[in-house]
Amino acid sequence: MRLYLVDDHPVVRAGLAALVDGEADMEVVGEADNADAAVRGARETAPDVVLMDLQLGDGPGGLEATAALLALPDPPRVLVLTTYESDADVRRAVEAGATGYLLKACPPEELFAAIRAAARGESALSPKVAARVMDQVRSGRPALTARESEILSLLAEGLGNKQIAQRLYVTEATVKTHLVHIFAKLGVDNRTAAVATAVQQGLIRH
Amino acid sequence: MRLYLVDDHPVVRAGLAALVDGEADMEVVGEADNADAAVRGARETAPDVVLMDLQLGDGPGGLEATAALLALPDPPRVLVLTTYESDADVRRAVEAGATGYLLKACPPEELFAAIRAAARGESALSPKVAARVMDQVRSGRPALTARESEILSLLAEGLGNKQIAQRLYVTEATVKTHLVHIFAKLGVDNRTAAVATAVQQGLIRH
DNA sequence: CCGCTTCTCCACCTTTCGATTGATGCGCCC
DNA sequence: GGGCGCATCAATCGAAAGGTGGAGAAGCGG
Repeated sequence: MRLYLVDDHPVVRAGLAALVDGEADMEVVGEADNADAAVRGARETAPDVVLMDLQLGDGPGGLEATAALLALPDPPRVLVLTTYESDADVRRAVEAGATGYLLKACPPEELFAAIRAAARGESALSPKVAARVMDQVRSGRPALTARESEILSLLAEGLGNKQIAQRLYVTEATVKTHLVHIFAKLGVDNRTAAVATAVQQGLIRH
Repeated sequence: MRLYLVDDHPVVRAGLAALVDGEADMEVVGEADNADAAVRGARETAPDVVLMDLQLGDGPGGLEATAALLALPDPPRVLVLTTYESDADVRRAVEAGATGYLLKACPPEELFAAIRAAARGESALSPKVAARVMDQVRSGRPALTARESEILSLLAEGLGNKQIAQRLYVTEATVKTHLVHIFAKLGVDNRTAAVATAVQQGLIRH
């Protein structure tokens, strides 16, 4: 099973390589610390599975890299391996075509199992991640609409209602209505709390 | 040079061990994935340097572990090795007695150099971290006072002025005064923006 | 086709926030 | 002991923010 590592931390790449080294059926055929090098390297080495970090320092991130990899002829499986269990990240990763989503904190056995599953094309989620996703679904908190997310982002930049309205070419009254809905969905009653829980739940970029 | 690794990510521990393995003058004498085990292990193995992650999953974090280690008889040097360059984290780590502060993203040579420096008792900062600290100092943005930080935390929970006042047993007028100061120091002009930049700059726990 | 839901939009009214100005007490340091 | 920074409180006033109610357009299933 041919693996390709993409992570901007040398330490993590070394760790993955060292762990994989102990598994008879796995082999690291290359590594990269950025998106561009990853795509080039994967095209040349034709790995079965790419272990992809989402945070790649400068330039395009892991999501873009994932999308680019899957656009290759005979694309590899991409297993996202990252530090945080942000809901938004998971969703985006899945949308980008990732086969699985693992946390770096997971024990090695789990990692190996996920790699083997990914190689077979099966999707693999960290138990913690899976639990989180289930939680979110079960909690009955409806997902934010596109417009609401948009407004939440601007909110998280500290903009006022008037400024948000201008950015979106709508009236301030409209923004307020959206805010009321956002508050209800997040279970809060003011904009500051909304930003707080949004950050906490990984609903927004920061 | 005897090293002890403290990190809740097996991958990172394996990576550090693998990297250190290539250096003739270094040797990993133990690892731990939590604060308690770290203190016990360090007492038994008497390492020269402890590589300490700040995020340790459940229980006490790396700061507490650092403080505990330095309270031992004949304490090791503690080199904090973490993912993010949060201003608050750096300050707290230094206050806790850490000898150095490195980012996991740093290249191996830098890591080795920092370890050797730490073993000699010299302090070592990642260039990125150092630059950031300098930036903050140079920017002329005064640090928040204890009271202001306290209020900022409550602000970040989404509390209103009245609620903050009740929690702190002061008048709403007092809270407002503090808020004015906080806004000025953070360079913003409303509470939501304050929370946003606080999160961004790692001024608060979340 | 018609009701139903969802997203979008808007106006009115009350509460809260933020800016301003000013004042007091306390600890600290040269 | 006279500054100096910090924390505390107060009054006022305009500007935001939040609550409530309503309405039009689009999509969907019966």
